[in-house]
Amino acid sequence: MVDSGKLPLSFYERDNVVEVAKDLLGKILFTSIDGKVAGGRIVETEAYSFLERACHAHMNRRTRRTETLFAPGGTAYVYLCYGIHHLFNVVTNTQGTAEAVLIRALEPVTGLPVMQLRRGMTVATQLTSGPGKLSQAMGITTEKNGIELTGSEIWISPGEPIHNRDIVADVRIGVDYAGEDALLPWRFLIKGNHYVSVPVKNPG
DNA sequence: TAGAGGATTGAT
DNA sequence: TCAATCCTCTAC
Repeated sequence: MVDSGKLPLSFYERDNVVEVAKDLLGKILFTSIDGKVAGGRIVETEAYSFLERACHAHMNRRTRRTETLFAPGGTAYVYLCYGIHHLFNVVTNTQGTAEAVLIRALEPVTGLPVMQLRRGMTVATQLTSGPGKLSQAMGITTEKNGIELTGSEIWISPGEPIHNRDIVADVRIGVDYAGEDALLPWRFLIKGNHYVSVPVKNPG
């Protein structure tokens, strides 16, 4: 049974983005877009902070795109990557502090037919196993950038808590340009889950 | 205003 | 291994 309540703003407004990234594992991400409800268990996340170079808002760099990162915790940050893929992030911390968690993979829970239709494929493990894939499956586009996660279009519900021993930390994907910050173990996965985007580099 | 590059994906 | 594809940002 899935708890349909929404996480409170206090969950997102904490000042430790790494903690929020870990706590988001096991939670259920829901969207109600175009009249269709879809939901998936979060199985992979990445933390980003203005303190490190992989973050778009590194050193508090404010541009039109990064402005959403400075919004209060509990805001959706959606941007276009490689001109093709919409990537969905959860803004954390308080207003003016640019930190966010990238949702990288889900395990489909409800609305499977909708996800299959949007993705144009039926294989469950390939519907939402990547940041671009899950956004497509859930119907999330840059149109949703800046909306609140306590609203009625995109929200997150408490799922079953994931025990610390079932969480694996690894380096983030695709941030080699960040120099030594690319080595931060800020990617978090549910151990043994088959819906993650990329297997851990150093298992165990 | 031009040019370069990107928190990816899927086909070859 | 590589092309797709376009928005964003920087430099001039």
